[in-house]
Amino acid sequence: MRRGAAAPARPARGDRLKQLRAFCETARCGSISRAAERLGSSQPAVSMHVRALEDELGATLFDRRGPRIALTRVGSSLYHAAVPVVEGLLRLPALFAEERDGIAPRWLRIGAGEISAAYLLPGLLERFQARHPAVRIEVRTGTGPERLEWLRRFELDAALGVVDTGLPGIEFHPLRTTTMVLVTPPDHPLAGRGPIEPKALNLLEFIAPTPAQHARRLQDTLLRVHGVTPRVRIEVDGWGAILNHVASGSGVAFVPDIAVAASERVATVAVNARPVQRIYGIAVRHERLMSLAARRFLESAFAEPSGGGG
Amino acid sequence: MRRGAAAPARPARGDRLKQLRAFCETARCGSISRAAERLGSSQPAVSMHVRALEDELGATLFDRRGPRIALTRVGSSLYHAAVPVVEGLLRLPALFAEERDGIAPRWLRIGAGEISAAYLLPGLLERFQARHPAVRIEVRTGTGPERLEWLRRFELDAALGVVDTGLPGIEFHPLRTTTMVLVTPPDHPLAGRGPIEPKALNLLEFIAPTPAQHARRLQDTLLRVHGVTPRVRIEVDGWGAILNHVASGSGVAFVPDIAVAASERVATVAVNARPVQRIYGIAVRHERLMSLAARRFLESAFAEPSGGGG
DNA sequence: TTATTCCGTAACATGCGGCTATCGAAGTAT
DNA sequence: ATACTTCGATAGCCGCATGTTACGGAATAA
Repeated sequence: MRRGAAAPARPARGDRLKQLRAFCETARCGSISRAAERLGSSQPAVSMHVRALEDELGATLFDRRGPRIALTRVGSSLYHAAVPVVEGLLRLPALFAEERDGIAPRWLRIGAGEISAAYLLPGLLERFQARHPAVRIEVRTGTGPERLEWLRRFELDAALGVVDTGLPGIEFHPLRTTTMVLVTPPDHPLAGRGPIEPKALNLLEFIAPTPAQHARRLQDTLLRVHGVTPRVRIEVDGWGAILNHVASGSGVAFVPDIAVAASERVATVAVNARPVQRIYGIAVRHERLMSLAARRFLESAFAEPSGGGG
Repeated sequence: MRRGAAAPARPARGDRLKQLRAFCETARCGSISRAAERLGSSQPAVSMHVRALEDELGATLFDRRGPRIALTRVGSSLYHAAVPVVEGLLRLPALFAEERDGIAPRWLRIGAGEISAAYLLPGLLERFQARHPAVRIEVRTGTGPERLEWLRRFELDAALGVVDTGLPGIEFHPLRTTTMVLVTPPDHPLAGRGPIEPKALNLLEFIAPTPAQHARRLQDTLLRVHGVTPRVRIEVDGWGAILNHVASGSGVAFVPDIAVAASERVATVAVNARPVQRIYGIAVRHERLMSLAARRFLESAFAEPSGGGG
């Protein structure tokens, strides 16, 4: 990806870790000399490191007027971005040792979508926490492709949702199947009626996810097979938002059954068509590249709930 | 002389970023030569970088027998720990530019405890997402002190919960007050009865958090003021677990009212004592060190729900 | 004004990092 | 079975980047 920066940005000179350490320490101390002292280095060295960063980024990081130098607004931005990275790099041997020696993982980083975060995750985490009370949990929400990318990049231990792409290096463990059901406002003429024919869908106004969503493309494809070209009145992402629109009478929608189970603000209507099913599950990396946390998470997800039968 | 397996010798030699890049690339390629090629470097350079890491960590990272070198189990551990850090460091200029130029933040990283994650967070995130649909959200759960430490270390934008310690550099914005209420099993003799005297609590068996929890220490202190020394039968962390134990008849407990609002599996009993209140809110860093995401999160949390009049 | 503090610049030294060349080992093909 | 190819480790050399000491200029405090 090309960078269209306005400032003269050099392509990374020297040891960025040392530069960033110098920068962060200076920001904390409010003084280059103090920072140099604390880093066990000389003052010009730190000065040059900070300068190197400023040259590289094409921005002034410190306001050097006054007795104590202070972060500029840009400097503050860099500080935000840099601190976790630098700390991570410095703590890496410790992290490594933990991951190597530890029988139990310390962190579980899960990616989830809206549905899986709301309806799948609570149960899964409850079971996981029961087995591993000390493990800290991090949940990151994003689209399906994003979650897979994060998984691939080792930013997640496991990704939840409809993520069964046959990508190499990724394993998918199905959890449950959901069916897309037609929901209408409670006072809709179709509400409570028996199965309707697909062609009847042509008469309805739909609320649907944006075309960027996989669910939307799936829905369009399936409806086209039945000769239905749905009229979409509102495009909005988020099943909760869609359900709200339906409940308020703006139209009908196809949503995963799991999302309407508890809701009584909408009515479901059966359709005489091949059911559209989506398989929710857990995606993890293969083999060696699967983290310890991911392994334990899978175990807890698929283990018998203790004392369970058959 | 062949080097041994365990020798955590040198405390970080040379440019760790380059070493780790070499290591990661080699792990991906399964070949030092390929990695060197892709890194625009020479084969011996990569070889020495990997070697430097192995010396530093005192462990063999690659199994060099065979046509393709493969990660050892220890190497795999390092890979897990290293990839996010290295990628983070390489992407840092981009992250920085985003944070600097962007009007809208890209990420919101929230720390939460059990209660705040379950009862406060959904509403807050709903409002936040309504204003900032494109922002990705990350939730990290941990104890109160942990969350504050993460906040201080820039690993979080904001921390939720009872985190009003007067720490310097941390701002607390109260959201709502909760009262600790006494809950009993539905069929308990006290269930549905009027206010009871504190001394009556001496007769009860309690379910309580472990002494490591702030809530437990608070509860003990407050009860002692009333001359009550509660008999704790079960110590378990997690309000959900506590409520389950109460519901199943194992004893009574003090829990935040917010946690029992929806539950009908337990009964609440009034106590003639000074109410024990806990203030839930949002903690963020001060001023400059407050991230853009945190600012927006605060705005959405405290703004009038649209159409509001001042 | 003087003294002190603090950051930037200059010049120098040194040691680390990278390259080329070469060797040894392992696998493969004839 | 032997020779060829591939790949990784080692050695030695060179260059430059990095850190040091020394010094200058600016700003503040007394």
